[in-house]
Amino acid sequence: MAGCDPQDGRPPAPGERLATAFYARPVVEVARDLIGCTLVYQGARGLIVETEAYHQKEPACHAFNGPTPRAQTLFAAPGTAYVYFSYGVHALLNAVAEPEGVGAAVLIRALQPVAGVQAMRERRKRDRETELCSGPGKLTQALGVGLGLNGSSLVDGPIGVFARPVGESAPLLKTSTRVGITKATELEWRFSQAENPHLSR
DNA sequence: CATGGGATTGACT
DNA sequence: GTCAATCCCATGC
Repeated sequence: MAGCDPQDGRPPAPGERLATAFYARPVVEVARDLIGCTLVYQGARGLIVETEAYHQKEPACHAFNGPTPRAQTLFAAPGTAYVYFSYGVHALLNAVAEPEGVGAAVLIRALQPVAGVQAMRERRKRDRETELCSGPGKLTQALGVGLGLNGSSLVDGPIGVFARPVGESAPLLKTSTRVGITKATELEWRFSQAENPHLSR
């Protein structure tokens, strides 16, 4: 991860909370580097195993039409949480990337549950661990992340993201095209940890 | 102001 | 494999 911290030239130490500089980079790099990091909210923890990148320059991104009311958060400071409502049913969690003023974010698509699993089961009303966080709508439900967290900070707010844990080896990455979209489907902006059983379908 | 679609999921055939 | 749920918001009149 060389060069990922333009302010002091130092990559995040293992286990340390990711700072603004981590997010203030090209969104595709941020999406790739988030694989293997830990997402934490109110005692629930999970390893990020699947992400997708979105950028205002391509039409699948909500920011493609500029800073409309819905997409406003996408243009906020890097490291801001963008939470929006999808299909009238689900809240989807994104990490805003690139410098402030650029509309770009990483969609968190799947987690491997690490702690607070019992609470996840209760919120999800499901037992199997591989079905707790294996999709963008599932993981927000499992963690209890709602629309009220839109605009909050991942750097010093209630939702935190931490660098790969000490002793955790670099994940084997798989790159593919994004799913569930109708535009710019050719871009290989989806990243996942190969062979992990907690991926979305 | 009215309309239609969507970065999904779970239940069902 | 198919399909409804359900609501914000972008778009168009």
